[in-house]
Amino acid sequence: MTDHSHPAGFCCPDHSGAAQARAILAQAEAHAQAGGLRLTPVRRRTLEILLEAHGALGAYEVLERLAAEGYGAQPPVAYRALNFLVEHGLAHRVRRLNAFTACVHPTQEHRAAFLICDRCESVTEASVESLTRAMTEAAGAVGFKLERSTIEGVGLCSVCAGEAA
Amino acid sequence: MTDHSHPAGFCCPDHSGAAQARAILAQAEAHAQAGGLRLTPVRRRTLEILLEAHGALGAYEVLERLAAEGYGAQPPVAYRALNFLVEHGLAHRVRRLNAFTACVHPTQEHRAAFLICDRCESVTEASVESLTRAMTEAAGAVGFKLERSTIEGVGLCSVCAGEAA
DNA sequence: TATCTAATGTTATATCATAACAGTCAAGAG
DNA sequence: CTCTTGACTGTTATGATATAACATTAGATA
Repeated sequence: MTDHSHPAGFCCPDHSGAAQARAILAQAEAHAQAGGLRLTPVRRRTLEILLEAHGALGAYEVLERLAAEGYGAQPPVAYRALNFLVEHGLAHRVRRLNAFTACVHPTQEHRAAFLICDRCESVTEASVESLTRAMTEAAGAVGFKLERSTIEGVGLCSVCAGEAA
Repeated sequence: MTDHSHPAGFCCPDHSGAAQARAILAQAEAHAQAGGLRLTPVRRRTLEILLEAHGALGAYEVLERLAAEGYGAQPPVAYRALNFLVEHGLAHRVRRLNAFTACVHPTQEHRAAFLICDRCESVTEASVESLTRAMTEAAGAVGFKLERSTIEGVGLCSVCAGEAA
């Protein structure tokens, strides 16, 4: 699953490129430092692995890579690191894919939405303050106190839409 | 999991009451008839089971009930019926809970959003045409052709919010 | 009736996730 | 400096969710 190679090359512009990845990692580190978080080797490496991937990775895919590099080889190793990253806003969980992806702007508080390509499985993070605001209001109207939300869209990314046409 | 009893009684007004359930089932049947769908005994009973439940049910919970009534006792029996209902708009899948819930207005084409209570696990279906329209537009702006979307909010339902206060 | 297709059922297995506990290590208290 | 403490990492084991593949049955129809 989640091979994610794509005939046309990058389909996930935000994550692509080692330079981008380094920049995001640096931001994440600064963010951790500032917040007193311990970005330990496994956690840091897990974040790097997510950044190196185009698209989202399943926990067991992350685990495979960690294990190959001498970290623990059992599921909790990956899940703990991933959950840590998600809790602290350095990564996101993509529920529809049972997968995880690095956050592209880890310093800002934000709610994320994802656009998932049905064809190449690319995952694009979109910022959707206005959507979540609207949702918070709509929920409030029926007395529901919204705390978190999952917004995931499925369809065709620009590359695949072009090819399909 | 998903005990869903609630100290204050109903927390999922749309599904509550046998009369409501019957009405929705009737709508679903009419919808199936009109669309040439085969609402077979397992499928029909699966829908009833979802309607009888307050909140969402996991596939294995549905399976348990089906098996107890003489239907097949293996996972595919439940998954097939549930997937059929979801595909034809008679039920929805709630990803965050790995669960399914009957659609409360099966006749209309619609995109649904769910408000999931963290405390009592109630699931309320909300209609969110404006949200999905906004999302379709936002996606379109980056060249993404949106086909389906999952919108799920987590927080406190009105009953639980009141109690927590 | 013979045939075809959709639906149901079964076995087996894949995939995703966590509980529970043991060992490790760094930072602060004495 | 050493001991305690708490957070982190690691392991074993198991639970929970989901599907592939194939056999069987039931309805429609030629």
